[in-house]
Amino acid sequence: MDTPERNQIGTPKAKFEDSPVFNYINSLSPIKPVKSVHITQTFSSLSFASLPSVFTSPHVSAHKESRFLRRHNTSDPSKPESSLESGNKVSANEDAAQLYINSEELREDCVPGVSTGEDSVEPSSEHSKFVIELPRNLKYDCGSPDCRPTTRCGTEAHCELEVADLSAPLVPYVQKTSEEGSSNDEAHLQIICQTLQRKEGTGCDWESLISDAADLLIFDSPNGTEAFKGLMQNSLDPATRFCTSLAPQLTQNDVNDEQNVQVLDIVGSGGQLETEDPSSQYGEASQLERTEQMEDHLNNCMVSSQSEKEDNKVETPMQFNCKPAVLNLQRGLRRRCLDFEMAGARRKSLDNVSNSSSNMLSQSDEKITTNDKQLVPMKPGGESSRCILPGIGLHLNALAKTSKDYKIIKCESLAYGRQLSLPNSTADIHSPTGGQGPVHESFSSASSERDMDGTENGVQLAHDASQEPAFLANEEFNQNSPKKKRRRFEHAGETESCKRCNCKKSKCLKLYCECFAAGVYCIEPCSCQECFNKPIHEDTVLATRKQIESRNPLAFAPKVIRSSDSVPELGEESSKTPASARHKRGCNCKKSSCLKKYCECYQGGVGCSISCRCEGCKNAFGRKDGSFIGTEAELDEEEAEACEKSVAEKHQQKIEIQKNEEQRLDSALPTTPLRLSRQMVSLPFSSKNKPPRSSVFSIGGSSSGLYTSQKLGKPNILRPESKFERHSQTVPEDEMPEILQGDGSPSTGVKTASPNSKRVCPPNSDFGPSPGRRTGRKLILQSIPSFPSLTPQH
DNA sequence: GAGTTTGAAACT
DNA sequence: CAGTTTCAAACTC
Repeated sequence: MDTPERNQIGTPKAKFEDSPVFNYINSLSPIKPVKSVHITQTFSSLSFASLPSVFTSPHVSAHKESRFLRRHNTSDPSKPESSLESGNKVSANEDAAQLYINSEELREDCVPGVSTGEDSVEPSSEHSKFVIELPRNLKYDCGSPDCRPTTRCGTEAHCELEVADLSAPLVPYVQKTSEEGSSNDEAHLQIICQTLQRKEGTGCDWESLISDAADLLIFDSPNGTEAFKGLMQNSLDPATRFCTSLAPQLTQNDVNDEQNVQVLDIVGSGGQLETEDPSSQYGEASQLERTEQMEDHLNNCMVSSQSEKEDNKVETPMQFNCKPAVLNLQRGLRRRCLDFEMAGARRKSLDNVSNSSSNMLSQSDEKITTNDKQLVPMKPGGESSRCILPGIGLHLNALAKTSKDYKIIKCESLAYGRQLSLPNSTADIHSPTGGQGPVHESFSSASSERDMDGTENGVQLAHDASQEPAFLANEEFNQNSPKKKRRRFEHAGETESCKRCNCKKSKCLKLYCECFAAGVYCIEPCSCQECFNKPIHEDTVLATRKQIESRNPLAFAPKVIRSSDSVPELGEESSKTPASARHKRGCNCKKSSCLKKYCECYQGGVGCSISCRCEGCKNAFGRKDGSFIGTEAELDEEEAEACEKSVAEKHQQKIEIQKNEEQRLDSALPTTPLRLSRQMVSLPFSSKNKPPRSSVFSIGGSSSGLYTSQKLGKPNILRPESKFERHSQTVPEDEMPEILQGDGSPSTGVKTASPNSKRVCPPNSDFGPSPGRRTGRKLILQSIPSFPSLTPQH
């Protein structure tokens, strides 16, 4: 009745905060309510662009993406079924990065241990340099069954339920604020929404949690690690666990942690505080009491929603054991995704600081930054960290080229290192030219990283998968002959990921040089002669770059652009289909029939488009005719060529299969098929293939917009040989998104230019998704926000 | 590993 | 803008 609790029960979270109960909770603790989360989420759903900006914190962004992904996934009926399968499917998908993310999310949902919360949590932990210094032990530990408490794991049914819940909310999610659910369905929706909100809240909380975790890590206090684990475990259950994890952590950190306090509040809002959590141990008695009180109130309020989750929660350690390996893998994926996102978020955070629409956001950003800073000191090696982090943007570019495989990521990681050092970064950033979009992003990222160490950490984390590969790559690099190395990489399936050149006359100062074109310095593996593309010749490199850019602003932009924005999710196919991604300028093949890597379109894993001037196009990813078949004549041709296509497809499939097999061999984890990565183009990682994405990757230009975004999605699973790597890595390509990617080129993708002339796509269009374009659905495209530099760089 | 082919990049 | 040359990757043997 009068009790605030009752009021809360009926009210949605938004009201929740305002509700007396919420106030009461607040009164209990000095904690400040974290409203931003909800807001941000809603915004995110509404508009992608805002989201990224909003969530300055990488964590948040990650959550967002995950959420989005989920939504998408949820849309897919099949998703709920099996996380693993979803992962595989993902690989098949065009947007590797996004898919990856999605798959991860799905997995998380499905997998007992995995929870969105975890994602957020993990990333956080990672951020804390954790990844870097502490290596994977911690992570792995987390992955270890012991560490993870999986309430759910046990039953798939639970997983499904969660998935369904998650998925359901997706649609309503946006509306939820307005709708509170009058009818049964609505009620159900409300519940879902609540759960989502919780999750979201958790996401927000996660940031704080993350920060806390980071703190813990930094402090090196054993408790911290445990707490972290607890968080991880808690995270398993998205919403519910989240709360539990938070509580304990909070207790530990209580000391100053406003963030923690906030978290508690959020948790309280979430309604679930689980004393059961192992993490609770950490909590102090006083805090426990507090939490209990909170729980009571919350429970009252949240009863409906909780009931479901509680069941899940009920579980306990036993569940932890469930599928630890899977969890680990998922983590790896998450990490990458998160990392990419984080990177993007960081960037955004920087941008946001100035632009942040909402105070909340700005605050969050600030927090994040602070966290990052904290992390900074933690960094082990300046360069190592840098390399990884900065790389994203550049990689995106690279990704645009070929996202072939995870290994690409490795290469990219290396490249990142290079990039970091590149002086250009600053120049590029400043450069107004849009063409650089991708470059800018990459550079911006690098700059941001530099500015914010924390960000770098996060990036690195994101690239964990890549890192691992990087290690491998390092080993490989030791080898002398570049060709051999290259071949190795190729064998690995990545082929292009690592940029290695063999320039003899260009001095590595022309676009002929892959390293230079990718915006990275040449390194040992390169067999170039008279190379000027080295830090020593920074000035020269920068000057040359500027010169080239002056000639063609898009010279360093990803060659492959994803159309994610335009078509995006609306047309699942669009994103999936190669058609979604296009080569920036199109190819001019005459003898290769666009069936060999001579063709940049094919190399980038994208189909030929109108812009292509190729002859006898048989591009397996989509023929010039096919993609734009507008005319009947063309249709006829298509039919005639159908046979050819089938052949091409078969060829492609073979390639993919081979790659997949390789990946499998390398890593037990399911890998995304090359195809996907290629299609994705994203940024994320490597070159062109990368899935769009996000990635990373999609980043930048091409990739940026994509689902993967570029992130990116990163490359498929890299397959690092080490077990650890495997677990962590299953990263998707994204490349990354692509990283950045490609990342992912924005769907708009190809802005066509006259076929004859080079097209100049405004960077903005490519990379930075314009808010206007993005529709609610676009929200799905997480990657976009993260990677796309948005050209704010200036 | 050497040589050839190919098409982008650069140049005119 | 078109044509030519240069270049280095991709490919073949």
